[in-house]
Amino acid sequence: MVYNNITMTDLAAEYDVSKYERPSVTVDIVLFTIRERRLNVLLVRRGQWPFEGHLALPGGFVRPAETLDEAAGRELEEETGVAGIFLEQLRSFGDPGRDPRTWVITIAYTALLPSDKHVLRAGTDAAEAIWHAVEDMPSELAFDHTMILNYALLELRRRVLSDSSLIKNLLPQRFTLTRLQEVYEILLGRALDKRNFRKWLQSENLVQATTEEERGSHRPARLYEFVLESASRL
Amino acid sequence: MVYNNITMTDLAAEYDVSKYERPSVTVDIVLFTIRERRLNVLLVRRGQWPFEGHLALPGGFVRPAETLDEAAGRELEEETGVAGIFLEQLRSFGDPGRDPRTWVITIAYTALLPSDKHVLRAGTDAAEAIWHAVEDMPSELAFDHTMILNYALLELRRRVLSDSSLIKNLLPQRFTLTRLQEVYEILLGRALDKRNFRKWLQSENLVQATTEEERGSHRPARLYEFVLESASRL
DNA sequence: TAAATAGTGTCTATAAGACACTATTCT
DNA sequence: AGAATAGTGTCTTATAGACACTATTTA
Repeated sequence: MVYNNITMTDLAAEYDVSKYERPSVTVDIVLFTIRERRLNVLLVRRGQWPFEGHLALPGGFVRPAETLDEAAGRELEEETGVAGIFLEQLRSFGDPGRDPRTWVITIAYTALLPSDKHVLRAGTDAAEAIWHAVEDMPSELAFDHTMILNYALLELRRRVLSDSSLIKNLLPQRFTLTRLQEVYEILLGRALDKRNFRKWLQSENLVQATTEEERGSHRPARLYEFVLESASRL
Repeated sequence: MVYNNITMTDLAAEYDVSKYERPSVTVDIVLFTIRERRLNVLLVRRGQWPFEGHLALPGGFVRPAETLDEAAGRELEEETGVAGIFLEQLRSFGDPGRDPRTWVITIAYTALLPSDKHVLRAGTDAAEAIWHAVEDMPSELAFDHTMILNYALLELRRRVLSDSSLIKNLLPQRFTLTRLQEVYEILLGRALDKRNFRKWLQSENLVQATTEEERGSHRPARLYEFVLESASRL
């Protein structure tokens, strides 16, 4: 953007914007996926102060010429090598003192990774990126990331309930109905009745059968895929 | 992508947070109230460049030692003289170029003012603060405030639907059921059936009758108040 | 033929919507 | 007595939940 090259400081002085102290602004990403029938979140182990050795949510600084969404997408790709997945702003967190280094306001994002795309590329800055089940989370995440994660979990459940099409971002392109139900059960934290679930699915017009089926040591299950739809949301 | 030249590893090496450019961070407040049976929003007329003479959402810079919620509350009080009303974070907006002066990320808040507290104090920095019906909004608000307002409207309707107790923040302490229904109708943008509405209200356990009634040139209406409750939300 | 999972329907309870008249107060 | 608003109940439809057996494949 043009103002970046020259004029920023001058204008800032002239219009008094610069008399206010500026915070650093980061994006932090709560990336969820399903692994081994459990909801997992991506964490990185910090290599330096502060919170050295602690687990933290992946994230990084927002740069002047990008949108917030772009910043989140870029950080996510740097950490995981995955691009183009579902990514949505969650909330900002800016309590003073949340980062001992300096004044840092973070904008948290939620992302969902389909369960067949677990490949994690070694991040450029993340010493170690690991999936962690949300059930037995370490009590001490870095910064205020435990709070952010808890907020993300509540929001995830709320959003999945109010928009049934969200779930598609956690599943591979083709899947069995039993697998789909399983993902719902994991997110909602309770068992669902198979017949009621399938009856409800029909009324949602969310998935359609393919001709393919999945075979195992039992009766084969039909594979379904999501209907590519024009609209959902209220 | 220019920014790929700068890597996070540089930062990691020196803990040097300050070497990254910092944005200015503001809070902007979408303050709704009901006036003359219409949903109104508070706007201020800008007295200087940029967007001089345009209407804008009230707001201001976040200070280092305050939380984001505090910043929003403080700005709101500076503009309106009203403190302690319902205030909730909405979303962050940070597209590059949204403020022609410099890089400014804003965190938008939604606030609700009860319809008996319309007193607006002349703000310290707001040249002119005015209520404006959301129906016939001027097309050209300053910055990206039209987008923020539209987002706030969608969210307001969504939140009112999913949490019936929110409505209490738009009504005085005591009110008639007809008045309460009116507010719902304004927010939802459609007429409601009186008998169905009252039946639904009963099941919500949201309001309770007082012994007081309101008199006019017609049969008096009983006044109700909100039940002070322990919990709502999903 | 046993093990394993897929797939399928009815009945009941609750919630939401359509719909119209009587009651009370003031002027 | 007329104007104005308050207040009240039934029937219908849609949605959600409880509940158990048969079907098909592999080993």
